[in-house]
Amino acid sequence: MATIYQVAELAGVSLATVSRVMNGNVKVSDKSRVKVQSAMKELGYQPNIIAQSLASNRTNRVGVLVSELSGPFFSYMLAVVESALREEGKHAIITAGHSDVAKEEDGIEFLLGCRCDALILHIDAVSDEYLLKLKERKVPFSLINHRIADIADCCFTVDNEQGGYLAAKAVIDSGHTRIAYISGPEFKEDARMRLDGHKRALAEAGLVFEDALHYRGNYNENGGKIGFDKLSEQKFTALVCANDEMATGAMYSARKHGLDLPHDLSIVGYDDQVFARYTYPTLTTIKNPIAEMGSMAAKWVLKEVYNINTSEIIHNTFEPKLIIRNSIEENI
Amino acid sequence: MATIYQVAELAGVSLATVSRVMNGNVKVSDKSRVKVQSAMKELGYQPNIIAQSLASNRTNRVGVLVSELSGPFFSYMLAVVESALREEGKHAIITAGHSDVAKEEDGIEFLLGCRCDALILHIDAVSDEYLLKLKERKVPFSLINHRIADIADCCFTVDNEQGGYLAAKAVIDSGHTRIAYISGPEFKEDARMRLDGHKRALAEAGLVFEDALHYRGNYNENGGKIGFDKLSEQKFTALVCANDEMATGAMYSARKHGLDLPHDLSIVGYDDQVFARYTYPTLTTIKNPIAEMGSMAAKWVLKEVYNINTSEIIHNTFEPKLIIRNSIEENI
DNA sequence: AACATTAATGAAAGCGCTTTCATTGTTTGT
DNA sequence: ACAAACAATGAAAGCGCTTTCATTAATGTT
Repeated sequence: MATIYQVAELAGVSLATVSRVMNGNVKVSDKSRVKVQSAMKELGYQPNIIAQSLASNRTNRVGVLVSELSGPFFSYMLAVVESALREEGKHAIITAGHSDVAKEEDGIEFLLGCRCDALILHIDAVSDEYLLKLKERKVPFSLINHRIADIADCCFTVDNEQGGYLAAKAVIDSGHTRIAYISGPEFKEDARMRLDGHKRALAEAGLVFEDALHYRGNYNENGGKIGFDKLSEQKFTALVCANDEMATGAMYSARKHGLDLPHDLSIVGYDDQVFARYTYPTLTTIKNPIAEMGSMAAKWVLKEVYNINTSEIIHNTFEPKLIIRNSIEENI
Repeated sequence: MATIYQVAELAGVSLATVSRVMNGNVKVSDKSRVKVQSAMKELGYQPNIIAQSLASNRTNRVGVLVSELSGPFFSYMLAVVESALREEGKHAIITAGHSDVAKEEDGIEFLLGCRCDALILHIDAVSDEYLLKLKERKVPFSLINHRIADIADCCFTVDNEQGGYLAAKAVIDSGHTRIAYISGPEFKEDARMRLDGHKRALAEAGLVFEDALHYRGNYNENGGKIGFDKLSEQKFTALVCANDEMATGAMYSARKHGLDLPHDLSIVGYDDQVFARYTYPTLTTIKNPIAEMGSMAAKWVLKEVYNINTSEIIHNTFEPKLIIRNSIEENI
């Protein structure tokens, strides 16, 4: 492996000049530049990024922490983040937090131990205090899916209230008036927001939100199954679920109860997971723009930490979108 | 940030001794060790891994290249690989190859540029020659899902032929004799192997493989749709698909043709994608032990490159497994 | 032509570690 | 008690770069 010394020698310049050619931030005469560049080519020179990091105190590493590595949800975001970073020669160090306070903090410390220049965090357990303290430690980071008012500029969130609203509105617009809801766990912020949006849509349509038509699920398939079972004592023609997993669980139970889907019951999910295209009937759902958020979080880092400016304007709030498939039927 | 000098000074020893305490591979007197350790604690010392890398010529980075970052398939593997590496203090640098020769080679070069100590590659486009050349360059790497005879010890593959066999056998054992097959693209090794296994199962059961009952798909949903349409001129009671996407496509078309699933047609997929649990009927399929393969590839690296030995024995071939759900019905 | 500016370059000091080699202090064998 | 062997340590070189500072060369000004 050729070093900068050998390049300098072959080019007949000092290693300082070679370094300047590499970094391009200081003027070098054309003559020298050409000599250096051809020497580099001749030697097949590749800078040692470790040495660069040590000398410049820049690692060009960005740590990315997601709740789960597995699961289509985050991997899609990762794909976007990684390619945005790689495009600018930054390396993504990726790790998982498993939605657990200790593990998430561990993950963050691990990434800091890697001497990352910045972090991109998708967390759901760590406290705001911890994150604010992290900011004080002068660690640049951006936050996906969680907003802290004091550092709002680095937070990239989706309007879950609006998503909840859109989901409910989808069935309302199809003529349903008896609408059940299976929500996510109360301790999750997004679950609360989706529920709020749901209520807003009902109110706007002049419908009352009945507690008897509400079940609080746990965001997984089983919650949907149990939820439907509980709700089935009531009469309703549409069921809104706070995520797709619960929607599939509810579908399962609904069929067990002899319902013909979507004729006897319209269902809406949330998240637009990959499998939503494969359920039967295919699932109408709400899509969060996770790819866009990931991309924006990456751009924020590139801009704030590396001063790489895309013309694109950084914005912090993203709008969910209704994805219409076949799980809603008109109620006449 | 405290440096090794400050620790040395506070402990009243030389920095060499501090270094030795950190690395633990050279004897240090108990007295010195204690002094150093308490000095470290007092200063909140954290070694600078960049400096360590430069001095030791070890980066503790492992590059991981997968076909796609998005998609549940690889992300699951990534999760396993990352946590296995992290457990030993190694950092995974993850990137995607997008099943394209140029991009995969780019990805590999990118990871090498990161000065990774080793690579874990899940590729499907790069040539064997390239990989053999890479080995000659003294870059340690392990290969997932692809076997090259000359370097078989670092290749971790699943027995696709056996998987194809198991899929066919599942419907045969349920009494089916008219069995159609939608295979993957011929240029994919795994597709060829699955087809071979399929034929073996038929032969073993005394059934003939009819070309009229075979459609060569492209591994995606649409291939399954078209495949079923083409095959529907024939009579058959079971359909084996070389992956789950095509199986869902075939389900879609079958229903369009008015078939009642699984009564009128039994279907088997391959891969056990997440959505296989959510189709209707839920999909019987073949599961490749991708997590185990990822784990083994990581262990290989830990052992070969870092001399970290788990008691576990390294093995290179993995067995697929039939996952029984509800898409097969007995044929009587 | 003499001087003041500016541009381009090189020498050398770090960055924070690892590791070799020489040195000191300590034990063992006879 | 004295040499021989060994264990523990420190001094210092080096890993491959970046960057500051001083120097030299080139240009402009009067």
